[in-house]
Formats: sequence, structure tokens, C-alpha cells
Amino acid sequence: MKELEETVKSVVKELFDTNIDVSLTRPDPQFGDYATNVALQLAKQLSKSPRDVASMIVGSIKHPHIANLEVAGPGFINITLVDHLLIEQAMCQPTQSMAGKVVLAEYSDPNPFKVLHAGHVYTTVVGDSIANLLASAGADVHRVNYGGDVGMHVAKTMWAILQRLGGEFPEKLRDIKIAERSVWMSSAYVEGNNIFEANEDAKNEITDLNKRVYQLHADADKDSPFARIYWKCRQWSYDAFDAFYKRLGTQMERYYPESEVADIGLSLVKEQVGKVFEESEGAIIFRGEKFGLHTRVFVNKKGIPTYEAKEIGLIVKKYKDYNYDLSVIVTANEQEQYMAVLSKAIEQFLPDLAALTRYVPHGMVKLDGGVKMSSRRGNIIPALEVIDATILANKELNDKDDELTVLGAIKYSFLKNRIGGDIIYDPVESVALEGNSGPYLQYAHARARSILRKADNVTSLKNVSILDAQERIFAQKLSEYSETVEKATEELMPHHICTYLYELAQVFNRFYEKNRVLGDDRESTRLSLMNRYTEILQQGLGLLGIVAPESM
RNA sequence: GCCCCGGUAGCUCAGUGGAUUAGAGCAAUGGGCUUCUAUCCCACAGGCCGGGGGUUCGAAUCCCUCCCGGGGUACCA
Repeated sequence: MKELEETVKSVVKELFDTNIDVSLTRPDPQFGDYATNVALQLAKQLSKSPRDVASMIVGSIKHPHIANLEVAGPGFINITLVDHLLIEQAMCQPTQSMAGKVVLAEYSDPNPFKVLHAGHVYTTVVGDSIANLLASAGADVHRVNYGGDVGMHVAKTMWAILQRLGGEFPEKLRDIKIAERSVWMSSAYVEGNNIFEANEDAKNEITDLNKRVYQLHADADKDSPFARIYWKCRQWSYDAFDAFYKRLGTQMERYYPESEVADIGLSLVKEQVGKVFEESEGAIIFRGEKFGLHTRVFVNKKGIPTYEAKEIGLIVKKYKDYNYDLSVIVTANEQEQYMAVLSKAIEQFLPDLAALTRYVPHGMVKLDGGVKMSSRRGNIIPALEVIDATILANKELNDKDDELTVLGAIKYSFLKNRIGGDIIYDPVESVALEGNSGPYLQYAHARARSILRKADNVTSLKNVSILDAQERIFAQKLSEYSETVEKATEELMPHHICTYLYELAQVFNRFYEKNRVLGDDRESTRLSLMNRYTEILQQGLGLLGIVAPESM
């Protein structure tokens, strides 16, 4: 409420000849719609008691939108708006702060030739919601994905695949059924990874295969039997990713394979040797210590770009492709400091690009026992098992098997916590219709929609001007929607939406417990409020990537 | 060692632009349904906000320090 803040500020200026930034906060609803603590801040410098200062301010504020002002507690000023302004706020849409901006959202980042695991579900849900938030603020959002289609994990998988095919016989891939491809490949990775640890000969063969894969890219080889196997299997991975994203309700616009950006990064780093980077022990490194960070290798002593150099290639290529105003990169927080070094390095020679990038580091997904999932070992939780476990829980607890509830449950569980820390996922809790869960909100929406469907005529809130006490509490909560979305967007923190929607549903359920809607004297007003309520639920859940059903 | 992230109710977590009595869900206890879909609501209970110091009229929130957990710390990503 900028206007009210300015009003208070000018009153303070007039009374005390002091400039102070006034910020209005949302107090406990019983106290009013807004509150400010300026009187407490000013009391000391004015040598007056805070309550006296507050009283003076209150006595001097005259504003057509304020219904009531009072001094409370040690000297807070509580402000209550006139009803029609509160209603106006309840109808307010979030500001289009990103209108006209091009935003690139990179998230999920699974590696071809490896299995999707629980962490990918999490990072996808998080990234997708952040992308939704930015899009809702008016940005032109592009969702992209980066993954390693070269490297040792590929060589390991290829080794096992060649064993299974009995040699370099690409036509034998036809024997693998479409539905089995994904499992077939991920088990090949596990097989290759295991033998790499156990068998010296196989290890050498895999190392050779790794070079062949790089060579295949260098030669743009699409025709040799080995290449045909590689490209076919790589495509199978991307097909599996597409299917996974489709199931989760998102869509990647473009995959950036590591092989496409490695050379770009390599040459950029080499150009900056002696300026940004330096040679040390045969490698090309960036000394982060002078920036309070640590040293990292960008090109190793064999001349191969590490992830750091490739990431530079990726950033440059992404910018070339999209000319973005903002690039958001969602990654695991174990990469946070490495990203900080990378960012600092880029800042040295591409300062504009560095300034346009925002990193969102997130924690790991843990199930009971808190086992870290690493697809490098065998002890991973595949993504599909997370979904299957939730489907099972939904069946056992609710005796239902609809995918919308399951996805709502998973997404909400993942998103309701602040991004950054590890999260502990409990499938049973996630599908519970009681408590702070996705299905609770989906049901809240369905229930309200059911009532609205029974009504003859639902009019817009803008026709409402007077609220009774109970309706006012409901409207007050509705009025917090736009500022909540704005905050979530600014911070790239979807959990604010979760917290708000849950509180909103609780406020409505309390209202509904004590008040009739249909058939009441105030039916028209209450239906209008409910209509806005379902709109907010539907939009808010949409920002989380969750579908709000008409019935359940 | 140094750096980053975290430590809030038995459990899972909000709150960390300073502010009125620290909140929610789950679990536990006691109530309320021939419903506008009770998958809900109400009540009660549960906290030296990791410890200690400091700044302030006021600190879970800011500063210092210590403890605990996780991660990073040169050729993996």
C-alpha cells in the first residue's frame, strides 16, 4: 500500500520535520488491516513517549480510504481500511513486474544415459514453479535443460550396452521394446558403473569408449555403427525425459547437451588465460581466493574442459540463443559454492552476463532414514518410485488412484518448504486430505466450486461495498493474494504461495463453518467472495503446477 | 583449517525487511455432522527459537563467539 505509506510519511514530515521510510506490515487481523511502528522508531530522537508520538500521527492523518486508526500496545498504529478498498485489493492481480522481459529458466538438468531420480522430481517441480511465477509476472519464460551427453557415465552405459548387443550392432536395438528402453538403459549404467569399479580390463575399455564418444562428436559421426548406437540411445534418454516432464505437467523447450557447449567454453577460457585464468600444474584454473572463494580447475591437464568451462560455454550459448534479461539456474546446493566461483570468474570478463544470472540452490530429497541419493552409486531412488510410492499411499489412504491428486500431493509437499534446505518426503503425509497438503487445497477448491455451481447467479466482487464482520475477515485474507505472489516472485520462493493458500483455505473453512452462503440474506456478497476465493485457489495452485479440480 | 547451508513444539515445517501474546500441520486429549462435499471446524496441551555474550525501548530475527548436523575445499558434476 504505497499510497498509505506516503500519507503517513508526509504526516510525519509535517509534524516532526523528519524524513522516515514508512513500511506498513500486516498485523494480526484483530488489530486491523495494516500496522506501522514509525512512532516507536521516532520516539527516541523526538524525546517523546512512543504512544504520544503515535497519537499525534493518528490525529493528523486524514485519508478517505481509512476507516479507523488506533494506537495500540507500546505505540503501534493500526490501520483499518474502508470496506470497498479492501474489496478492491481482494480483486487485485499481482503486478506485471516482468512484463516485456525474456527469462530463461534452467532446471531439472538430468544426464542422458542415466536414470531420473527423486532429486530430479524435486528440482523439476521447484524450477517449474519458479518459471510459472516469472511468467505470471509477465515475463516471456523459456524452460531449458542442460545435461551430460558425454563423459564417463556415458562410456559406462555404452560399455554395458555393447556387451548386451554382443558388439557394435545398432540394428539389435530394435529388439528393445519402447516401454523397456528407459529401464534397460539405466540398468546398463549401473552395470557399467559396477564393472568399472571391479574389473581393470573393463575399466580400460570404458576409458577408451569415453574418448571414442568425444571423438564421435568431434567428427560429427552419425553413421558408424558405434555412433548409431550412441545417437539412438541418447535420443531414447531425451524421449524418456520428455515423457517424464509431460507426466509432471511441464515441458522443456530445449535441451542443451554438454557436447554442444564444451568447445565454446574451452575456447573462451583459453582466450582469458593470463587475464582471468592462469595455468597451474598443467591445468587452467581460476584463483577464487582473492574474492574470498576457492580455486577451481576449468580445463584439466589433459586439455579437457571441466564442468566449470562447459558451464561458461552454456551461459554464453544460452545468451546468444535467447538474449535474455534474466537467467535463473536451479541446482543442488552442493554446487552452490562452485557456482559462486564460476559466477565470479565470468564477472571478470563478461560482467553483464554475470549480473543477469540468479542461482537458486536447493537441498536434497530424503526419505525416511535420510539416505543421500547419488546416481553415481547404485543406491538411488528412481523418480518413478517416488511417484509410485505416492500412488500407493493415495490408494491405501484414500482408496483413489487419480494422478491429479498424486501430482498435487508430491508438488505441494516439495514446494511448501522454503527452497534451500533438504526436504524429507513422506508419501503418506503428502496425500493426506487433512492438514497442510496439496490434496487438502484441491479439495477446498472442489468443495467451493460445488457450492458456486448450485448458485443461480454469481456476480463480481466489484459490486460489493459493505461487508459484515465475518465476511471482512475472509476478504482481508483474499486481499493478501497479490502481495504474496509478488513476494514469492521477487524472492523466487514458491513456498510463500503454499503458506498463503493454506491459510486462506483455513480462513474460508472457518467462515463456512459458521455462516451460510446459499439461501442467506447475504448470499450475493458471499458468493462473490467465494468466487474470488476459487479463482485465487486455482491461480495459486497453478503457480505451483497443481491442477485445481472441479470436483473430487 | 577455511568457506557455504542448516539447528524454532515429540515429528515435519512457516516466521529471520526488529515490534503487540513465537505460529501451522501431524501425533496426543476433549468436543461438534439426517452438510451448502465434516477430506471440515472448535477447545486443550505442547517452546530458555542449539549455548553464551553484545547492540536496542524491544532480538527467533542484527553483531561476536562457541557447539552440533550436512555440503564444498584443483583437475567428478
